Amino acid sequence: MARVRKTVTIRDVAEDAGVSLQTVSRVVNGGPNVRPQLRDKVQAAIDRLGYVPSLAAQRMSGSRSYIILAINDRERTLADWRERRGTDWVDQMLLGGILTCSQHGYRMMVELVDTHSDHVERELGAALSALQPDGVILTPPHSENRLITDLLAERRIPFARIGSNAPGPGIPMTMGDEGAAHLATTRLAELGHRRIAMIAGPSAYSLSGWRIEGWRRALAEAGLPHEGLLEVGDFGYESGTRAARTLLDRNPDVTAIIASSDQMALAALEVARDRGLSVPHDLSLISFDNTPIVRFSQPPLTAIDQPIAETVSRAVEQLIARAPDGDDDAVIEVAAGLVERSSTGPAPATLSGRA
Amino acid sequence: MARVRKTVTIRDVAEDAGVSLQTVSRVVNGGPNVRPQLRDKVQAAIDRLGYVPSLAAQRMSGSRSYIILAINDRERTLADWRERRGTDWVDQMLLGGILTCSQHGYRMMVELVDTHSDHVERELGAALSALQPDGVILTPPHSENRLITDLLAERRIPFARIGSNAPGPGIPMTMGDEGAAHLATTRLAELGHRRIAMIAGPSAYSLSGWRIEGWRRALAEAGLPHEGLLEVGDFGYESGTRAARTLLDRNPDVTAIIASSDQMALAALEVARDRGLSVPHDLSLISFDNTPIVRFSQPPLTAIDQPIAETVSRAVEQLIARAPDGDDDAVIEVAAGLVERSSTGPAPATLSGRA
DNA sequence: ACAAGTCTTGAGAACGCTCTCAAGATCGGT
DNA sequence: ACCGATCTTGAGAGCGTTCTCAAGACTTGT
Repeated sequence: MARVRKTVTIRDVAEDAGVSLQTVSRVVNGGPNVRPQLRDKVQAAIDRLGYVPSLAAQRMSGSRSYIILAINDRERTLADWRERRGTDWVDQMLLGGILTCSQHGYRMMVELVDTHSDHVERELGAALSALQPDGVILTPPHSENRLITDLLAERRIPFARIGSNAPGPGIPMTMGDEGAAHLATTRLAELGHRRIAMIAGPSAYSLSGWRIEGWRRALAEAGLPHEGLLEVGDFGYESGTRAARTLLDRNPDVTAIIASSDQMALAALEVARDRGLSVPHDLSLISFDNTPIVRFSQPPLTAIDQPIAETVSRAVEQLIARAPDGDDDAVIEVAAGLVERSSTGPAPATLSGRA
Repeated sequence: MARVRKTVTIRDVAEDAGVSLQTVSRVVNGGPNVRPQLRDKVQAAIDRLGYVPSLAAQRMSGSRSYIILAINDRERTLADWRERRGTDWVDQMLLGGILTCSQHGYRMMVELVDTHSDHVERELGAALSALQPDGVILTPPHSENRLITDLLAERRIPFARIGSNAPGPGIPMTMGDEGAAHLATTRLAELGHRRIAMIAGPSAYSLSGWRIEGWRRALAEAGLPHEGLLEVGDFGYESGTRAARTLLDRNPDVTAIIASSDQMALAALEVARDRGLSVPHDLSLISFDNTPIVRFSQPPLTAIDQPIAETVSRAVEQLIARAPDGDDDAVIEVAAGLVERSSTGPAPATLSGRA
């Protein structure tokens, strides 16, 4: 079974099967109106020769590029890499993206783009021109960057905005941040906690706002206060340390904290340990993200599992199905789940008198 | 600054600058023999119009595809994803790959391929035909899969074999596994440990063998025995648990273990905890990989840091520079480092009498 | 100032595919 | 059986780039 050196083209197949190029093309692309008998004959030739259409040529001839481009924040991704924090977003995006793309004969590419830079347009524009992707997936904080969404809309490239439900062009896809925060808060309230604090993410990420909203709503429903129980971090470990300290300094009666990232939650865990607070005996902790690191801490953390892979997968499907000018109305939501581990427990009885 | 709807082509630039297509092409590709004055004029037109050459068209016209394909093991990657273990390989590959590729105007794509499947050739062949990459990066265990390396060699596609120094086609690149294991073992010997065990990886990965060799060499140099101190796992947590138990059951005098993955090391940590052994007081632990999870365990693990990103980066550079029939002789090695945390310490004094 | 080079520029084909359009084959209704 | 409609197939152009090759402009040495 010697293999050809030269690439097998559609022409070789046509010749082998004794039909025209066009017919082969129809068979390859599952086009209509080909007699079954002929279709089989052509398919046999394709299999025999091991023909696979060239992506570049397909793109050239004005059809699709079969490429979905995923845009991630360069600054954050690089920082995560540099400090060997692990990039759960990229990881999960790839999981959902690659698998779903390959099911449809598409490919996924990852591009790092600076949101804050003033040449976003040039940078992203160059990538779009070079790749001419059939769809683009925007991750936070790009999802609500007007410069980016406008550029994409103008070029008529279908795109999904992950972690955004704001109006505007593109398909908005949320991961139920409001609901997830509500879920976590309610769970803590059920466990008897009365003073439930939150360490939120930066306001540049609109998901930060929703998480705060979900937390407040749950507190209100349980008749609990939220005043003074909110601190803001930047998702990083150090900011988590600062926020946890401030929170516990100001509110010694806090018995539960929800942190908007795993890193910040682990930082809070460390702060608690320093102060002789036992988790979950004295303090319950819930984090957002559920990256691999929270499974091996002492204790392992209860966490909100963000369905990134599932969301990206849905996004890919939407993009592949959608015509450039499809209706971009419906917000698509994939709900997050709560993974209970050992960092949550009943509110300490001793504190009920203290509070 | 209204943007064109239609794609800017080389023709538009040529027209704008009043030159031929060929001249624009030369300017874009930094070709020789263009008068500086003309070059500037064309460049100005390119900037003004925001022209970026289409990857697809470039590929079509017989030049390079500007794509480097990274091949990862599907089975392992999917398992890591499914169990939310984090895929450090993919992560680090992307770090080194994307950055270095973009510096040279290239793109990186990740493809998952089953090593064990009998249709590897068809699967990989299809990807190669569709993408026509300028280079391929093979990660373990593909790096030494004859089916794959032969296919690549036959198609004359330059490729790098990461984690392999076996002879054969392709550029072999090792991450100094022998040296790293030697380093870790020697360090433990210096700390006074006399019974240093190893939990190795599966033999399908040739790096497993080198690590064992490095460990044996260091032991021999220190005049220490290795008999009965070797267990084999599959890199996963459960296999680590089994291996650690067997090891400690058979050799109660073992005071140090080197595990060939972070997961297996964390499993050993758990086994030690179950048996009332304090780490590092009673047992020292060193793991391979240094993924993010080992920083938050109790105690954080001392680990060998595998320079995956750096290695892939070097590989990309080699591939871009190399002609299809370059000399594939020299093995390129990027040395690993030891990151000391709190899972290693002096050998317990009490045991010196016991051993 | 002239021949023999070297530089600079352009014209046209080629890459592999899909699109549009037209021609021939087949079908259904009367 | 006949006519119009529908199916099936093929021919040829075009996508945006780079390649090859040739022509013109400029050097240089004598």
